[in-house]
Amino acid sequence: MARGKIQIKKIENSTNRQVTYSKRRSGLFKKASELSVLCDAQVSIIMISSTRKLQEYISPGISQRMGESLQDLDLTELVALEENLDSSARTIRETKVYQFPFMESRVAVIAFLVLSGL
Amino acid sequence: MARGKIQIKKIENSTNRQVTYSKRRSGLFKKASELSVLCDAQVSIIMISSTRKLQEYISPGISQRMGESLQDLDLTELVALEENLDSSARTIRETKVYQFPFMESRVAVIAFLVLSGL
DNA sequence: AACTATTTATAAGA
DNA sequence: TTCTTATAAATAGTT
Repeated sequence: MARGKIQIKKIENSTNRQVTYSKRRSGLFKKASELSVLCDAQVSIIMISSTRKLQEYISPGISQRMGESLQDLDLTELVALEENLDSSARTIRETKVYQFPFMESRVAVIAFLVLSGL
Repeated sequence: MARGKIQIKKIENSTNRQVTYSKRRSGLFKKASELSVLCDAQVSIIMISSTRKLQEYISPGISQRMGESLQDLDLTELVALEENLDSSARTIRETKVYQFPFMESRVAVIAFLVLSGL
């Protein structure tokens, strides 16, 4: 049988889907790693599988601070920024919020904030 | 000359670096797109080039709400969650904050919060 | 997990 | 810079 070419649509067999997920996730992370080195770029990948397992790739250039609590300075500062926004010369250029829809009640939120002029 | 094989190290020539960045970014996003469809997964990629240009890929399954202000409900709710954390049965399983180091004073912050038990 | 027939990605060159 | 193509890399189906 021909090997290699496939249709890009959901793999219904869950075993095959999981195998493909594992192979391609590995491939994707490798590509991301190569890109970040070759092009001196910062790359962040966050993936959630159909079984709701979360995995991520963060290029070395990004300082990774794991396990910080919501009480940490970063969020506090973020809120302070929000409160002082009007009285500040700083402006928000872009604010984006993504939600993973299958997670109830904002179980997962990615808030990606790009502020300019700071 | 041989075409195809290269060393994975920073491309010093900036023109070549830019060309490779563009090609590989395109390839990475395509792979992410295929993976999300084939495996029914959610994928988010955020990249910042050496020229500090930001680009991203968000798989279709993720509801994308662009341009919301910091005053929006999501962040407010997030803060409310934080305040009520102790008196709630809800717990934080994982909280991660990434920073792109070359951006001063938290110009860019990715706050990726995975809360459980909601 | 490992093996290949194919397909796909892509580094150089035009 | 867009197009081409030689080569390397990824990977689907198989064992």
